Amino acid sequence: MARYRVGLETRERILAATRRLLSEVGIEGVTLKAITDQAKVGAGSFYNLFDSKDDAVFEVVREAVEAVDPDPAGAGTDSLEDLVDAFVAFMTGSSPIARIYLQLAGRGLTDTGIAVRVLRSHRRRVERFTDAWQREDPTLSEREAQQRAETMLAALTGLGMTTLMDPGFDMRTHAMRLLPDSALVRGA
Amino acid sequence: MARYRVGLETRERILAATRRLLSEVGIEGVTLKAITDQAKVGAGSFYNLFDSKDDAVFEVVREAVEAVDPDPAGAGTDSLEDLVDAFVAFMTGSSPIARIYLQLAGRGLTDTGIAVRVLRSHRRRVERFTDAWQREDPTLSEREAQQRAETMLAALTGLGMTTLMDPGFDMRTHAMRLLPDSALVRGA
DNA sequence: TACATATTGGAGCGTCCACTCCAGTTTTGC
DNA sequence: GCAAAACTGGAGTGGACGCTCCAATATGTA
Repeated sequence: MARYRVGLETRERILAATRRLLSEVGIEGVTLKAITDQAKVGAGSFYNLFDSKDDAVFEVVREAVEAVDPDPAGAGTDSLEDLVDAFVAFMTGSSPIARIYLQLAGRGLTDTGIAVRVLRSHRRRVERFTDAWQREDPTLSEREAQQRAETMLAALTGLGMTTLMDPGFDMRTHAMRLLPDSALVRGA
Repeated sequence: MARYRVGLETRERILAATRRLLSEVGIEGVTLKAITDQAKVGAGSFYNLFDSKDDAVFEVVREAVEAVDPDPAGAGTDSLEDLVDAFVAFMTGSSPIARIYLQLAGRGLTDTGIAVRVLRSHRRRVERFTDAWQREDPTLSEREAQQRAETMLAALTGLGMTTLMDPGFDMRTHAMRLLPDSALVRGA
């Protein structure tokens, strides 16, 4: 889309504005007008660079979600605890993008296009957790490790929802109970 | 609101229409016009009986969610397995209201009014699960049982989201792993 | 420099939607 | 049977919002 330098810069300004709005007023507050006002750009410029409003929103959320990974390089050195810790930090941290992420997932329940994107990032995460499980306990079968990873992530997601709705909820304690040391997600 | 017989009947027609629409076209498809058309009622009649569109939607979802309970009387005879089973059935069953429920929860992440309603029903459910845990293992402290209940529900919610987005996902198997026989949610 | 192409702002279009208003009708209690 | 109050339909209001269109301008290339 953007081919000239100015275009690329405008694109960045738009993404920054979207990011800021998502954080400050939530997903409902992100209207096209809000974005273009914040970015000091006309609607025409916006559509010269993005196909739709959601395009910009997805881009911002995708970046934020990827940043959750404590080991983006995927070097395979992060422990289960690291992963859980990073997830908890994401949910309880100051960035309100966590809310947005779960809300998008909620929308994915009826919008197939969104579901595909959410599932894709979910699967990536399951892989990371599966690897960590096997590193923790090399005797685990691939299948078993994957089931534990899936269950663990599900629990983390559910705990995340509760903590986002109920600020008094102690997510970290509950989440730590999921670690193998606590014998919580160990299989049959 | 409704004081006369006709009013109560109209109210029921409106709720039935809303229920049907939620099932057939999802939460986005439920517009006031859709409801009033389906119920064969004027907008004025609607607002004579409900304060807002969301009022009717909440009422329908609340009824559906309460119906999940295998033992509505709360006689305290349902086992953990019964509860988990009922939850899985709700999520994987034919009623699309499960989607709506999770979507509303998603909205609750930014809408305080919704969060309050969602948390209220969440807490009720945690109580039921806590009781069941204590029935299963009477040596459990209240606190421990409650933590296990919270974790279990979180995992079920997360698994529910995955299964709603990915029809190929085997929720039942994963959910059953959470039962004490499978040593999954047992504490430290 | 000259030209093709990218970029720009923003007025305005089309649509959708929750909700109000109200005059007329029906129901109910007495 | 009568009055008060509830109920009714639906036209109309006000506003939000995503996106298009386009003339004017800036940018990069040869």
